[in-house]
Amino acid sequence: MLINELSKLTGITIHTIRFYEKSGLIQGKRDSTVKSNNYFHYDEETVEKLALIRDAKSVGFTISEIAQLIHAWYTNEISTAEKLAVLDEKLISIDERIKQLKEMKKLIGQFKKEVVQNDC
Amino acid sequence: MLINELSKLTGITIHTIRFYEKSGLIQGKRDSTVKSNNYFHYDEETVEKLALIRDAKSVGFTISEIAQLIHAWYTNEISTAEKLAVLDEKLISIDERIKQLKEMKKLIGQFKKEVVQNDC
DNA sequence: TACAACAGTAGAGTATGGTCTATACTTGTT
DNA sequence: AACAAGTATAGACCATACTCTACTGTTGTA
Repeated sequence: MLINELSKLTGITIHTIRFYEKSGLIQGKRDSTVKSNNYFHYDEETVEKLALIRDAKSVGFTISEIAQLIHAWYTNEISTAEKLAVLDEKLISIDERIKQLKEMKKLIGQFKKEVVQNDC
Repeated sequence: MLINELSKLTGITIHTIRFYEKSGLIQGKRDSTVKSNNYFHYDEETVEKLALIRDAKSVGFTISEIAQLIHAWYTNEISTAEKLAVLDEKLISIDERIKQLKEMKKLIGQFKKEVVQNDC
């Protein structure tokens, strides 16, 4: 599919898709049999990657962290052990974030109590 | 205390403290009895606020969200009901983030399985 | 009194993650 | 053929959150 279809399918704007392509998160393929244009073609894997990018962004991963994740998932340039190391690292950082969020919840809960008490 | 001491106590650079001051997160007080300078003086409450800022930033809150939180906590300009509304809103967004992080954990767990299977 | 260390303000510069504009070429429909 | 719609590239622009520089004035110690 071309970029317009990819954009409509994922809800991510063409501009942002191109930005992700420049950042190395996704790669369209050019059809070498077509000489009249140099349009990029995208496959289902790219759709998956964009979904992953959205999810990972929503939990606070940076573009370069997401690049690592995609690299660990979709390429065969690194060994299984290295892939697992990257994934485990991300799992640890997620647990850390969850821990911090729970602490923040506790803190805000205390604020709430104080606010109510000061009102009496 | 002056800004240098505040910086050393909190580990936040003087530049960043001034940035937070400009952003309205903290406010030093000027000593009107001193005419020769216009140095800002900071109290323990500011130390607390900076700790809150660091915690809130680490869980992904933006400066303006943190400003809301501080406003809800330290001022008497808004009613108790309004304060509680702000705090509850933050609690909801924290729960949402925890949920997304847990989904991300599940996803990465699946990746790990796939990586191991493809290795066999 | 000299002078280093510290305070303030204004504004420039940086990194991240987009978002948009200009320009030019290609494709598809009438 | 005309022309709207789609595509590519380069680069400008924006918001957020700092980070640093330049410059000026104050304080404290030798």
